Amino acid sequence: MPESPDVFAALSDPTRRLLVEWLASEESGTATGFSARLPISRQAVARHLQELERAGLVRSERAGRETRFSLNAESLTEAARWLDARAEKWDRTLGRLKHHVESGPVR
Amino acid sequence: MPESPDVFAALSDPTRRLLVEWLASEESGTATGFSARLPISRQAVARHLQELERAGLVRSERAGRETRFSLNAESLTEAARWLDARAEKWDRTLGRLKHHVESGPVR
DNA sequence: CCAATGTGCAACTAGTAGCTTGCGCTTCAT
DNA sequence: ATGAAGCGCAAGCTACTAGTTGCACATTGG
Repeated sequence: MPESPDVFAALSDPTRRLLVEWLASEESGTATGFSARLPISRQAVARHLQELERAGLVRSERAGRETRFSLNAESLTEAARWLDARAEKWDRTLGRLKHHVESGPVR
Repeated sequence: MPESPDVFAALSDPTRRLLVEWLASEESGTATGFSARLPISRQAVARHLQELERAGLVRSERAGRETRFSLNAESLTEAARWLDARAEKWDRTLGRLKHHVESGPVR
């Protein structure tokens, strides 16, 4: 069971979320390319992409003189499952509570 | 259409994720109660709970002299959907790409 | 009534996150 | 072969974050 680590930390930054959005619809991109549409420097974008990669949200592949980044959709769904599992657990907790109320106090 | 905001920022902290875990299985709790099982002060926990509430992950209700916090499961599933939507978009992007490869270059 | 419990507000500190600029190394194209 | 394009590494700055302590205010129980 791969405990979902700092995927959330990686997604906590608005710029990185935007990069994820772009990577979801453009299939691949470079740090320089993205920085052209952003008000920040190339290095800043490169660091963001690096962190997204550390979190497993993105993969990088060197192609000649450029480094192309692409989204890793699996890690997204994995994080989604992490959230869903907690929501489900909460529902079970509520259900157990209701059961106690209906059938009397604890054993 | 509540665009999922800084839910991820709220979940980026390990302590807050732990609080979410606890709140998922214990149905409600107080800052003082949680701080007893943590190596940090009550105020630190209170601030964490406050931030979880700001993100909509938790609700608070004053009961006498204590403030009880409970999980808001909806915001969890909402964040999960945000992630799933991006993963899905990525799959569509790949599908479109494959179609181009199979049926020749762009118009 | 008074002590204990629980809370919130505020000031302060240490560490980290996000940027920037500057530099040097590859890779491509003319 | 030389200039341009793209990249990574590193130093430095600023701002925010998680943590602390101290204090004052509400609520409960003997």
